[in-house]
Amino acid sequence: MSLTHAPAGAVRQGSLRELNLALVLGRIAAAERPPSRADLATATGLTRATVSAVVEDLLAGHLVSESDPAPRSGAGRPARGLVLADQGPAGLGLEVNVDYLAVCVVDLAGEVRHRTVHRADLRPVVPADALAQLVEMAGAARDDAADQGLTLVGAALAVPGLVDDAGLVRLAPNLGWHDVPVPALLAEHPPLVEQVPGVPGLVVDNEANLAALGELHSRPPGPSSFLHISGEVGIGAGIVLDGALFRGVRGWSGEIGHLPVHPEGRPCRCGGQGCLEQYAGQEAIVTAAGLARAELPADTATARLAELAEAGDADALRALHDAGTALGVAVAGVVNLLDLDTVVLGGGYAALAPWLCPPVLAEIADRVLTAAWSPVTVRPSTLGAEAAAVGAAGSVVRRIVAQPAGWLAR
Amino acid sequence: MSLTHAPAGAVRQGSLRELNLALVLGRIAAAERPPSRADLATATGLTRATVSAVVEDLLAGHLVSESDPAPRSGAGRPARGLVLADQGPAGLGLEVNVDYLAVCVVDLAGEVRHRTVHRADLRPVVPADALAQLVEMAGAARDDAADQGLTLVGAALAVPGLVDDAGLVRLAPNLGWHDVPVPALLAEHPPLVEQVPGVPGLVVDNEANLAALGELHSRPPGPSSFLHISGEVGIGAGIVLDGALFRGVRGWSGEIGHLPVHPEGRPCRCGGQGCLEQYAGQEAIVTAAGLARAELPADTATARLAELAEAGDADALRALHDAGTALGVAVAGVVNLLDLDTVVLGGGYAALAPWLCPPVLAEIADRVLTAAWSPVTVRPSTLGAEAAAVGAAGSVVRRIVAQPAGWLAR
DNA sequence: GGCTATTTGTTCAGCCATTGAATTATTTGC
DNA sequence: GCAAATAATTCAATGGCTGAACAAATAGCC
Repeated sequence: MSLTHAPAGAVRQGSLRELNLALVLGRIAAAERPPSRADLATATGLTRATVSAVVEDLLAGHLVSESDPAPRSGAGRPARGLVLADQGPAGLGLEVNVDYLAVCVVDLAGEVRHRTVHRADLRPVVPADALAQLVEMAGAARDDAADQGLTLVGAALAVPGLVDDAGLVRLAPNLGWHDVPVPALLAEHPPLVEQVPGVPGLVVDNEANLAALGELHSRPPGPSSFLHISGEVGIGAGIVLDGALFRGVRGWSGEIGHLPVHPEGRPCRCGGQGCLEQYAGQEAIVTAAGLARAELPADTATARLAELAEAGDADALRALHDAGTALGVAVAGVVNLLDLDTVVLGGGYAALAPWLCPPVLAEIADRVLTAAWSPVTVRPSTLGAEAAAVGAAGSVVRRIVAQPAGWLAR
Repeated sequence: MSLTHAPAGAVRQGSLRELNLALVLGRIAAAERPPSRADLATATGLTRATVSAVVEDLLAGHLVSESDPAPRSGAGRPARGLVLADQGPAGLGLEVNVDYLAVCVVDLAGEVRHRTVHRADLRPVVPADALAQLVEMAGAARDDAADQGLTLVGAALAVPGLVDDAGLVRLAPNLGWHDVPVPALLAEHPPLVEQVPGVPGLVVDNEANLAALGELHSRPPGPSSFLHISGEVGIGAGIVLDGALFRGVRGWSGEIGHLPVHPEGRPCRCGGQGCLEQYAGQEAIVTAAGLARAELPADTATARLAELAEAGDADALRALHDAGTALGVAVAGVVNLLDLDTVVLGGGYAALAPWLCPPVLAEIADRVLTAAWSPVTVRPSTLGAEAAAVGAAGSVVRRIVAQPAGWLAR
């Protein structure tokens, strides 16, 4: 019963074109195969004349290009397929995580056209230095993108922590960041991206949110509502509802790691008791599996766990089962509350999915009221590591697709 | 980062007027004081000429009317205020609950213009008979509405259970309903409402959802994102995000009663263990307070509890504190997940709020990661009993406000 | 090979709604 | 009584969509 069909603001004379540009471009982006102008007309309800005019604008702005005639059966003049341009605007994705820095460039079609990862323990590094290194990597990425005919039109930075609207990182516990004014720190470097109306130059966001966006826009298209859980040292969730990330009133949604699963259980660093993180966080699993923490840098813990589980190690299997059960309790609660039919396990959980999924599904079957009528899918993320960086870059180009008028008017 | 600013479908020539009609009417509906055409022009960004034309359409369709010149200071021609018409389209709200039937009529402005409640234990009544009685009450309501110059343009029925898209009541456990095809049963009676393009004649929905919508549209306007919890025999929640009810993938969101709060605790009729309902449901509280269930019809249980608590009865106070704590654990989880800043206690909880709020707030303070930076408000619902019926009727008129073109084109 | 049916894409006059400036209407303050 | 100020309307101009006609390009058929 979404009654908010209308755009928020006034619908002016020119808005009409803006809206139809977005409508047509969105269809081209969402299509399985390159659609013809006629396909777009029937799909959108616009006349062929209007579609032609709109497409002409999109072609002139290098947002789409014509592809070779698609093979088609039957009589008639052959259609010319329309695809998102492989040159033109692109998004810059940045990620600071506990044990790596990542930079990538994603084009309109969602393809990753550049990718750099720098592995290092970032915990002892002060924020300004980490960002400076990231800027250096981003400069190389921009040059590479330019060589491929791509123009960076916006950047998004993924951080494993809470970020406010202004881009201030309020708290990134595992990184040791506290009230870090990222936009101000980045403003001291030369700008990385070209300014385009309607596209913010820099967005700072939670890593789990951006990874969920990456999953949302991955090909082939998946469901438009799902829960994406990033299992790292902390456990964060990105909540995608009706094709849009739900960010909460202040942008701090998704703290699934602090859902109480044993209200009188283990104390948590958040001040509560029995939070999910204490039972299904990386450290909890590693400890339960009997692995010494010291020997395991953060980035190899899950890999080692997967190895042991693969080999049939009883302790590891039990630890994973218990973690999966705790995760399942929390997920069952979320599914009861939000009625989602898809749960994606990302981050460190992706590699552990074979052992986590069964207990999660078992808890869902037991606890979800509607489980009998409609199954819930639990699956690992299709994006690999650095999913958040890819999602970050993707979120930039999605803005262009959603509001192409700004790029065309530049 | 909501990228879905655009309407879902094509923006045709005429859509422009449709959208601006909705925009202007929405502003009039949301305004604190009757705005002038000039106010609307500055508020919406449209020109005064356009606003005048749009308002003329709205006046001709009897959706708004001009009010007496509002007192204003300063020079200049006095403005003519615009208010939602107190005649014209209205919504019919219906509610079947365990111990009453309710019918009400709400006008465009959200005023309740007619209200009938019939108290009876509905559990032994077969669905067809209950609906027949409701139709009789609705007929009287329609006649009363007609006398006041109101035309019913749609109806919404609130049911304490799970409803699918087609209006089939899959399961209403406390009512004893199971797979009840409400639209088919109501189709056997003469139609209650006038057909208007864009407004469904009948919507069947969960009682908690509609009560939440009622809260959303209550005056004065409250927050646009909140959690509304209806504490009856079962515990349901309506989730309002950004001014829209979030219904989930299949429309079965809000089953907060089955959030696990003690995963190895009491078995629940849903098949799970330790569900919130077993600790904070009406029966759980009554039992914990030492009241015999037999002596208490459902509709007096909360009133009796409130009496006892008011009188300082230790058992009742302890029972309410424990229930509030369990509720707080669940709510803390939801707030961590969705980052909401307002929780409304409705249904049976409204009367118990003085005793439930403190423990709920205590759990939130302990368990919500961001509680230190941004407070969470927990308050009782402003609507009284039969909130769902009022919300149901309100949901109908909100459709007219959101899409006035259909009414104007009739 | 030529004809027809079929589908795609473009052209163009017509039309609808918004725009912006000019005009009228109505009040306050001096 | 007049100037200033604010509200609302009028009207020619404009931008963008519409629908129908038309041109382009192919397959099927004889």
